[in-house]
Amino acid sequence: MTITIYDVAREAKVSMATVSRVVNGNPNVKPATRDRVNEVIKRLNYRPNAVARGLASKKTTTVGVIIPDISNIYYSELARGLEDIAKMYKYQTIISNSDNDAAKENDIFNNLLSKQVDGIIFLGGTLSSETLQLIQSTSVPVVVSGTHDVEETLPAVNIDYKKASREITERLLEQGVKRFAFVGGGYSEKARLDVQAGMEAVLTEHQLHLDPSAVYIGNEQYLDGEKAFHHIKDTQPEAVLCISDEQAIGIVHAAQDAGLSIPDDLQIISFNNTRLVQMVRPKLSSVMQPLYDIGAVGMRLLTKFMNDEEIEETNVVLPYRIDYRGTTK
Amino acid sequence: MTITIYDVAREAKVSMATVSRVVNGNPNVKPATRDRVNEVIKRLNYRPNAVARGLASKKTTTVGVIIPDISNIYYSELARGLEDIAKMYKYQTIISNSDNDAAKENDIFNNLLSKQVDGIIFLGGTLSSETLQLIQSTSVPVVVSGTHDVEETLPAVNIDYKKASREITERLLEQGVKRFAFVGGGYSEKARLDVQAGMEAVLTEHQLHLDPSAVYIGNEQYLDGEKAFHHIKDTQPEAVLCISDEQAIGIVHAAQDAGLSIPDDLQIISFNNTRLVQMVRPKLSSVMQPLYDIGAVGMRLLTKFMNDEEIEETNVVLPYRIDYRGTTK
DNA sequence: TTGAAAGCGCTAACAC
DNA sequence: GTGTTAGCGCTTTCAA
Repeated sequence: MTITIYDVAREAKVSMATVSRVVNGNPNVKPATRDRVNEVIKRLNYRPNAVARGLASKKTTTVGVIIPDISNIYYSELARGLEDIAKMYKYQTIISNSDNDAAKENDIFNNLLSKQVDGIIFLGGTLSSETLQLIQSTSVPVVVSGTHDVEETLPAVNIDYKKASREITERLLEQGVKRFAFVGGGYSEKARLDVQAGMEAVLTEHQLHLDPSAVYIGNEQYLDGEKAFHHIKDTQPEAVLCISDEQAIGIVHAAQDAGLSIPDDLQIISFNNTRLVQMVRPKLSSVMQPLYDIGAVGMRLLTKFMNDEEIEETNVVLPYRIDYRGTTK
Repeated sequence: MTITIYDVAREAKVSMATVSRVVNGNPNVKPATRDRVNEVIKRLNYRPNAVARGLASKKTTTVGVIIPDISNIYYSELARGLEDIAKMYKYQTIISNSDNDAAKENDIFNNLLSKQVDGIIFLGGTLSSETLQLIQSTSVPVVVSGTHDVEETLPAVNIDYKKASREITERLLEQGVKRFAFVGGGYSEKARLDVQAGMEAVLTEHQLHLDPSAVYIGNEQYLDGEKAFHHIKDTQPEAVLCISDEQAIGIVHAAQDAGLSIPDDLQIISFNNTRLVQMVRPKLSSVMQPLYDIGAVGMRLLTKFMNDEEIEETNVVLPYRIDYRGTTK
């Protein structure tokens, strides 16, 4: 019932091989026969079976995507960039949510390998040593976007969080800020560590330090931002660096509800650069990282691995910009 | 190098058929041989090739997802619900962005069919007659979540937008509102038509009507909300119904910037129920539709089709709730 | 309870 | 340029 390459061959009075050639754009086919085959393909409404092709050719033109949570606006933006490039290179993407759970991640990896994906792109989470070992034991290329594996051994694309954090801290210091706070947590552990490290390094250089009570690690959500504010407020911070935009907005509102004026009493800056930054008043100052591009460049890097192209740099660092908007002076 | 079912069979001194049986949990295997095979599987680190299995069994345990834009928070929430249920039923999801473009949709459908997906779930967009025809010509089940096809012939899960719209309009009328505005646009045409129809029906019943200049159709974004406000403001609306949360927030801010007080001078209510509603001040009044569930129930419905389960209702209408928060009186 | 054997629909040598 | 022929790794009758 479903029509196969064999039906087309018979109808066009050629061999399967020839049909395969025209379907795959192989130039070694006489134009006349090519036309004839194409005519039959159209008439019979022939659609090549990608599964059979995958089995025979050992290529599935499918890549796996492991994402902590697609409903998180930060990750869905990465996913969008990545999918656009995948489509451009004729790949389909199988997307799975890991919830930052090592066991789930490992399951997903196994499923993806069993599906014979041509490559895998990892958007953040734990990347346990078990999973890492699994990766090492296969020949399927893996690229990491927007995060790092702990040992920084996998190809990755990122921005330089530490540098951004240093830059911000220095500017704040110049303005006379003395008491800092830091709010992190959620999926992006790499970002959290780098941002905090960058800030602490600069503070140390200025004979200052970060009060441990001014550090809050929670999740990435709005309501958690409100919690964060109440956690840090007793240290009377003058400025808070916050990874997540949602959390930062929660802090803004909690601070305002507590009678503080933003940015006069408290300055806030976030790092995730989602569309949310412009949707609060005052508008949120933030590090503008190129989310879409981080996903897109990651996928492009992966295509290079999959097609054995030459690769100049496996650790891509993308530029960022810092936008000082309404929540900073 | 890659180890196959044949290697396991040889090593366990059984036939491929028996290995296949234990891998697939077929009960007709003597426990002793089952254990022996399992031991070899573990020792050899055998991972079944899903592509080969798909070719032989004509089932891929893969479903296709067509989504307008995964970076849109409304759709990514649907996608999350859907993926969770898919995983629960052991399906993988191939996700593709259509950008609401009929040609892209058609391409995606064809790619999905060529990959031999077991089912397809459609989250919104155009669903052109060409694509619809394609669907009709295959036996692959298709379910629509969060929207409808124009002819309402496909299985779908939704909320009753028209009813919600009527309810809101009636309440606003009771409060004495006379001048209404409507802002829609973007991907969810079905919602737009229903909401507008519901409002206009109630207005007509009350010998009122919607000023055509008080209707703005744009896209779903924040900045477009600001545009929307300036488009409708001359009609001096007292209340605006707006599909998209982002757009609604844009209207709130534009109105405030124009010196209006929300909700005293202008009431605003939106329909998409993303997490954004709580991130503005005043908080956005909105229709709470169960986004996650709309995706999840859609996928559950699809699994029923794929497994030939009995289906009571192919047109599922989920409940909603209306939360009157700060942007309405 | 187990095995033999025939495909599933295609690609990729290799021959002509 | 084109055809023949092995597989790819698995499921699934059908026998035994």
